[in-house]
Amino acid sequence: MTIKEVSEKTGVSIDNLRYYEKIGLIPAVPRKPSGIRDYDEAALSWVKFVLYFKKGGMSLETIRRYVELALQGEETKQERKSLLLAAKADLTKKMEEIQESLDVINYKLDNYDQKCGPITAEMVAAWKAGQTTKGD
Amino acid sequence: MTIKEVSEKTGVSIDNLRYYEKIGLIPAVPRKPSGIRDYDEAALSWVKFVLYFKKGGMSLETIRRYVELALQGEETKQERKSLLLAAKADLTKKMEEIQESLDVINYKLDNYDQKCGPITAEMVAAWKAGQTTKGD
DNA sequence: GCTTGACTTGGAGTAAGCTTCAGGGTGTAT
DNA sequence: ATACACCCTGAAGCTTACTCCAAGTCAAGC
Repeated sequence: MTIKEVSEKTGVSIDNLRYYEKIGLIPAVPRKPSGIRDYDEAALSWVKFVLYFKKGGMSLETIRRYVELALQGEETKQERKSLLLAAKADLTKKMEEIQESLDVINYKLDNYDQKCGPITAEMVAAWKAGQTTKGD
Repeated sequence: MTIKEVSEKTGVSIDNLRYYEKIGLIPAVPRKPSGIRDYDEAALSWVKFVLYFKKGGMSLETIRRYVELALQGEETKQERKSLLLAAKADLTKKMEEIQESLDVINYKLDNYDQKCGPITAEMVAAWKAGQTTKGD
């Protein structure tokens, strides 16, 4: 499988696939004798696998570390587990923050539909008062 | 209120508060005649308000645009509304992606607890096969 | 054999979002 | 009045995650 095909299947740009391999985010991809990358199913799986973590907003460095540990085998099991637990806590917190953002957005949208966005109006008024005070 | 107090109340660094003001993420803060920032409640509110959006992962540019529109008053209501709708769609998608990440993490954690992480073992084996193929 | 197009590398460039620094002014306490 | 903590600005520097480029290699068709 060429790098182009993998790019099309995963939605990751060719340059990015090479970049990810270079920084160790995905393990070394098999090559033809000429040096051209020839992805097999395992290499493709790694790309897809990494994308799950990346989409969640995990840093490339954290994913890279996880892949590194996974390649080292069974003795790193414990370390990988605590890495996953940390990532889980991280993502859970992120979910809560996004939910809060959504709550604020929904509240404001409700107000736009019904009245004229009371919070914003208040805040703008208060800010203008502040501005005026500054100008004086 | 000094910038230091606002920094402590919001958890945003002093440098970052100045940076946010500079790029228009928060409206101009009132100043003492000497030029030193003197935050009032409105200015503090803006910081807190912006943080809700930022924590959700909205780009600073989008927030800046929203603040800019809010300061322009009622006639920008419609534009603000569509901006919020876009943001909502964005955050909803992000929630789904994080949930997928969490699902993968939870699945792997279950495996660590019960067996020895079958997916990883398989993937590593497959990768090693690929590596060997490459070496030959 | 030669063209064409996809592949290779290393390295430079870019954008977002900070963070630090130089060089200076402010304000309160002793 | 002098020390000392805090504030100011503009500009440079840093990190992350790409993205692009130059110069060259490889493979398939004519």
